[in-house]
Amino acid sequence: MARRYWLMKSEPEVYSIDDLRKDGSTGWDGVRNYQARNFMRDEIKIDDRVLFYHSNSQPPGVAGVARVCGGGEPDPTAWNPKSDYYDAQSNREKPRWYLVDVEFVEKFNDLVSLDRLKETPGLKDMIVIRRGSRLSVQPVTRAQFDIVVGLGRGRGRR
DNA sequence: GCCAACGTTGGC
DNA sequence: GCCAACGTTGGC
Repeated sequence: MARRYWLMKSEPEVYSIDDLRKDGSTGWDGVRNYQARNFMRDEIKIDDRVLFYHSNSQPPGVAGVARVCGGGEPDPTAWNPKSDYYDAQSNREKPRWYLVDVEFVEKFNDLVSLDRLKETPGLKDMIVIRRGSRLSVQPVTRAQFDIVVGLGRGRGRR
């Protein structure tokens, strides 16, 4: 199976690319959206690559790259009444929510801002730049991934 | 902090 | 199965 590419959103106030670099890897928990859940349960595989997107930040944009290092397990925070992500409807027999594990690969020299994504011709079909797009785990094409990584590393600066 | 856009819930 | 009400996301 060919490697696939994804974009995952996190609020840096909650969990940033720097937190991932410090931790090395993390379980991408707390996703409570069925479409995103389905990607993590069924589609995202070990060694896939992830654009780490900072949402609700100034400015929002892609901060770096992660690699999928574990896949498709139930999200245990759904079972923890103390967790912000607790969901009484989920249990060990019939888990409702799933996560994948991701590990740090790189932090970009330059955050690739949402504005930059929007003005880059090859990226105009990215889901994240669509107005009102709230999907926190979404597929990107290899071409889109490569362009964003190039921008983030500072190649092709204006 | 505001609010538009979106997803989910629940009454019918 | 429709759809209004509600809560959340996330850019600004």
